[in-house]
Amino acid sequence: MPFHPVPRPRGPKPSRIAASQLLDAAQAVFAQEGLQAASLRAIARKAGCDAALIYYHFASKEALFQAVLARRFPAVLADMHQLADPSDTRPTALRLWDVLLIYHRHLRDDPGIRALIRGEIVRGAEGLSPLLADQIRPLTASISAVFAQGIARGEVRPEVQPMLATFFLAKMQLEILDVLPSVLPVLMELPPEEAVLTGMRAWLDIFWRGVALDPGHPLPPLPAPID
Amino acid sequence: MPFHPVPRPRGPKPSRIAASQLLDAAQAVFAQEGLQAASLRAIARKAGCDAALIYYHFASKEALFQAVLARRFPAVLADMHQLADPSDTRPTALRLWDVLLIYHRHLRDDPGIRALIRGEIVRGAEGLSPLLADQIRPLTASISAVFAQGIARGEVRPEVQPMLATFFLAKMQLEILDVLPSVLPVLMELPPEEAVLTGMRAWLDIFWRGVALDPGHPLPPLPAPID
DNA sequence: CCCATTATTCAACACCTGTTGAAATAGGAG
DNA sequence: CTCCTATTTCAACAGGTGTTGAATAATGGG
Repeated sequence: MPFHPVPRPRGPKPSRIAASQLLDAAQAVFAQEGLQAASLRAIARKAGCDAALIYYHFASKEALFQAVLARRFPAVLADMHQLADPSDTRPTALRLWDVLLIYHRHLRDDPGIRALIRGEIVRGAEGLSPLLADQIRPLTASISAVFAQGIARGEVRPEVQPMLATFFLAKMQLEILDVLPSVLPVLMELPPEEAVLTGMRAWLDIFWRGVALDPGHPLPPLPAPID
Repeated sequence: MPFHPVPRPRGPKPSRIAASQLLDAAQAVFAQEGLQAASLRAIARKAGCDAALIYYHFASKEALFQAVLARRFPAVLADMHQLADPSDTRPTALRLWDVLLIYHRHLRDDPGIRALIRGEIVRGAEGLSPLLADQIRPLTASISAVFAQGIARGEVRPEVQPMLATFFLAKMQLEILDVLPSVLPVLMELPPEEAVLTGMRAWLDIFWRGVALDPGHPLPPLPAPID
């Protein structure tokens, strides 16, 4: 080492990195790796900056994760809240299909947020739970409302407990989004593109017969997702 | 690397810490923490030895994990295989309830093996998959056979695809075992002890109506688990 | 033009991880 | 008793993690 290690410029690079760009990178890495496996250095690499910069914008890795979710959750929540509007008089089966479609639209490409909703996070990092539980609660409350309305309208069996039915419907949709793309093409001969939709249709077919007051009544046609 | 199981022909001594004790400790820690989060030092601490000793009996952390599973899986497999015996003429609904009971009996207290069956591991550590996939396949094959027999006996709707039905039934049971003990007592007012059983009954109630050829026919009484 | 603020980086800390090679310990064989 | 070999530990490595404090460059206001 005959040369003095010349320190590279420390100041801001010509291209400034906004907090939103950090959130983009963080979202991508969190989505792929999950909360625990994602490293701040990987996020920084993707954003094109040093890991320390994250601490200028966010208090901690956890705070960064919360910020990512705070950006995503409202859209899901809004869709689900609108779906639960009691003035929606479409058949309950169709509204439950919409529940699956909303999950599909917002969570299809984001394992990180799926893991969160699934509740893994609540187990792993207790610090996260209170704030995030408050974000998840309205989501399940909306779905639960659809079941309650279905019972009131005489379409759903009154013995069905909305809370448990919500749990079953939503949890399975998360599993479908998570593993069916890789599992179904092996089990049956299906292109991975159709695996999720095929699974969703089969699931609602079974689930709706399970909760409907009149299971003989056929399912209405289920529209494909639009996006 | 040397791992001679039981035959120590004229071995030097009964070792203070046998491989089985390491497996016990590893099983406990893996069960609580999962494969990735469990550390070899934690396992060694529980076994009362140094982490390096693990490498005398097992080639790697992964090999240790595989050894733990190789000890557990056969029992589950045997129960499920016996259940799928075509000479079992009990009502299909009751046999499906037995599927849930088998999962309950063997996996209730072991999140680690649940995570494995769920397929997380296959995603995370590719090295594990081939050997373990071969252990999981007969499990799902047995359940699938029960559905196929149910269709042949005119108890299950012929449109039901045994593979997908197996996926739905088993995946949900894993979710029930995983999260209902902590979630259900909050949602409804239930002691955590009854949460799992309540969830299982509600699940089979919905699921069986969903797949049964005659959904009006009531479920047979579902016996509580014995152990 | 200077100066304070903001944005960014560097280097390091303290800790944890799976893994390994060498050294110590023991118990039985000769 | 001595030696041999199976067991067990110690210490360290190389790499990873989240996090922090100080240093630095660019920017915009006075």
